[in-house]
Amino acid sequence: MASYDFTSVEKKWQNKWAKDNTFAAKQDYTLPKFYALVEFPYPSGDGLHVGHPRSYTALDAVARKKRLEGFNVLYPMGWDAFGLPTENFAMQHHIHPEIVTERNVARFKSQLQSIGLSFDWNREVNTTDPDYYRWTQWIFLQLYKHGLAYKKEMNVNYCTGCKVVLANEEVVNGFCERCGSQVIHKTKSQWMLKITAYADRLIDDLKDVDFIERVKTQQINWIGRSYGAEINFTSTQGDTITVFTTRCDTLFGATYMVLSPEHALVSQWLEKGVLKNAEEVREYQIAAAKKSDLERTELSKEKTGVCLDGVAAVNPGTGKEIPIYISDYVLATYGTGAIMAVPGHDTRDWEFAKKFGLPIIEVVKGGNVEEEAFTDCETGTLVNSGFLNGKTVEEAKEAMLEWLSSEGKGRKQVNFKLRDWVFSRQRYWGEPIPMVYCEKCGWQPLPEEELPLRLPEITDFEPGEGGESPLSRHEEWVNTTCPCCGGPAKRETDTMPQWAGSSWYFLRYMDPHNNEAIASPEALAYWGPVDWYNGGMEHTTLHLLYSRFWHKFLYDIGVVPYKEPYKKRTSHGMILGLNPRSFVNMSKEDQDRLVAEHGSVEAAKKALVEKYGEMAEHPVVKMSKSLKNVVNPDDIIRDYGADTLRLYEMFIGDFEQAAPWSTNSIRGCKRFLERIWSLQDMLVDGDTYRPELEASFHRAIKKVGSDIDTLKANTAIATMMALVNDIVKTGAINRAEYHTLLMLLNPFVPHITEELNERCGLSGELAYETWPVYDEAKCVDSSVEMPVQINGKLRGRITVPTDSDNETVLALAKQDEKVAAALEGKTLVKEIVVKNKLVNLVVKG
RNA sequence: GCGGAUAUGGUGGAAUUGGCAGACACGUUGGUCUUAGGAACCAAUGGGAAACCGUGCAGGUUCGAGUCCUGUUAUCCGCACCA
Repeated sequence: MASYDFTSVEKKWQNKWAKDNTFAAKQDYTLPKFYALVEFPYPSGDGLHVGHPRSYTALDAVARKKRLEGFNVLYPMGWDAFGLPTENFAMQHHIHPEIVTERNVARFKSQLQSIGLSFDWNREVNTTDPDYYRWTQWIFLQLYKHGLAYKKEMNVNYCTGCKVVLANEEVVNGFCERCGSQVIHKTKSQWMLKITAYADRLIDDLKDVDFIERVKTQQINWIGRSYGAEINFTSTQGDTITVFTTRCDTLFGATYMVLSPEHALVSQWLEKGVLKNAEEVREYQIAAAKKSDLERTELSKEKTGVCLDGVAAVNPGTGKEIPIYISDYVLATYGTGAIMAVPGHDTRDWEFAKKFGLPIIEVVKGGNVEEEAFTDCETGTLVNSGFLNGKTVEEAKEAMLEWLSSEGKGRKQVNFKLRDWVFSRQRYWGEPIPMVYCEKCGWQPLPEEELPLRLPEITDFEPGEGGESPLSRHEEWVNTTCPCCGGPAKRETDTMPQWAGSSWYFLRYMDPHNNEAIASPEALAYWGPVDWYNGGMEHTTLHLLYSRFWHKFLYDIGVVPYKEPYKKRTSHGMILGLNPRSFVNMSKEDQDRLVAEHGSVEAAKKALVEKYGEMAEHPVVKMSKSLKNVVNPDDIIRDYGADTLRLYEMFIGDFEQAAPWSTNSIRGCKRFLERIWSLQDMLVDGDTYRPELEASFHRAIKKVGSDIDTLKANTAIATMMALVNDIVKTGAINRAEYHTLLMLLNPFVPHITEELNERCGLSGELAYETWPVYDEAKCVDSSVEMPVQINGKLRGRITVPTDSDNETVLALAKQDEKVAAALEGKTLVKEIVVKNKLVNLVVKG
């Protein structure tokens, strides 16, 4: 037997697959189809990370198995290549982003190919390719034409690090999702996409798709739908102040109002001079505007506010006058930017009322409003509320809504946390927004025939001082003619965010070279929707939400024939690395040195925490360049081979959970493959499974098949390891057995299995074979070993023919030496037999 | 604060629907082979001398609980003044 030279074996098969187009999706639309999708990567300068292959290999196994089961499989790959890191790199090194992108893509591609993933490379897409972004721009124009894209002066999130505007989804706790810099507010004129118009459907249609629960709940929470009412209060100045509330039943308990500091009425009153404490109010407004999101949350514990002196409101329920405050705990961007405060039944209002000495009225009985706000909607009964008295909260809400609408004082209303999508970025490396501004005609869309609107060739990518796009400096590009009147006009200089190109890329794979449309109607109808989409949880409220929104829009305008883009969505856990700053991961010498230095292990650990922060307490952390714990898949492929890398990534643990990388454990996978390789020495003739292995094989086929379908590759592999252990014990493997074993392994380790299959002449190429079938009836052995328990404690074991009746089993059980001894002198109370599983005898005395 | 998830040997992790806890690996120990290092292979490996005890902790249901119920703790994730 030749030794297992994985490098040449893997190269050989990769070349053959490329040459034969083995994994190309077929153009035949009559075949049953399966579309497997993984998120296309951002081709960063760092190259592939060991995290990438985890997701890619898992779906590769699914795709390979589906092909073997006769499906026409589409498993494509491409590049989400617009984005800031490339642009920043280009700026630092004075290389055009296009060249940087090209280089990074080439590197990523060769890395991916060295893993032996069965992508259909004929369908590769790249979001920075003008033939691609032409259609991204086209979709934008359709959005514009349908009133879903608009330009608006907005208070936006601005990243101080990236010098760019961010979408709400890109801000995490007041910091930039990408670079971690602080986010501040700026007023800017921005293109916006009306994702809010789809808020209801983005929630409701989740019931028709098979997404893992946490993805669904995260999307639902992000969209944040709440049902309630808008109620009109009147001010002593005669204005109408509309509030949104989910608890209209508590109207009689509203003892004051709060407006957000940015509320339009506040400025109006200031201008009219009706406020006696105008100075104080202005100061509060300025202070609130200055606060970043971060400060606003940090300071959330202690409530602040100013009472508007000179104006009051009338509670439409009680008819009583109540004071109006401004406070930054009321958000300008949610609801109407104004609330009725019901301190008895809202925790925030209660805190505010306590601080400012405002009256607290109980209108729902059931708690003690002097102690804390009573917010329970299930148990209380309305009191002090006129016509609502005696009703439950639910009944009171209904009655109040009826009363409000009949009196014209309010109406039912649904509100969302979701905001429209800020779609402009002041950067070069993105799709130009195909809009033109004309003094006479206003904003005009570029005619579709003029797409793609290409990026101009420039060399200065730095964003402008005032946060304007670098494109704005290039007059020859900016100055154009108005598509409407033909007069002089200027192009929009902002570009689209990175999420634009990825919002529809899965459609382009269906027909990537189409020059007439994003894809042909036939291709869209046949391939879509994506049958299985796997990707990171970090994209749940970004890419996943955005692409569902675009897709629904494309459905509405008749471009795609189905409402949801993805039938099924799963998510992989991260691959973590060892934390070199954690005490337990340090070398013995370093540990000893630290202990000597600080006196004890505890003190040494404490010192590490002081030095590096809490992170030092975690033995496993995200891989990062600064910690130097990043594992490069190239090294693993060089030292162990692609099949070992694939197998290890699948064996590492539950696919959905984060898992620490362990270079030790990878050897076990290598060993297993060596074992598979050396099985060829035991090869004997035989075209059926030998009787002693028959049940093991049928069970393995069943288990491996279902495990691939449910992403439980770790147990599939364990099953095959156990099967190999069983085979080795017999000292031989016959041709039928070897063939089945190689088939089962093929989706995980395609190179070594093809090679062995060829060397032993077992069949033609495995890639064109049929997935093995099992027979349920043959999954069971002829006899089973059953444990015998007495009072639930294991006392003996018996071997009986499978499916023996209870009498036989009990008789045998009682004959067992240990069991008989344990029964001695006791009274048998109950006998329990679980067929083929266990015997339990309950005794007394 | 609210919501969700998780907790099993020295480690990663298994365990149909309540039915032999620790599959499969890693590591460790011993052995074989080797000039050596390594690799490979074989054996043992939850704790305990044993009776027994063992799935974060405390209860409960059951003939039987890692699994179900009640309470509790820790960790992780999401949301976070959303009226």
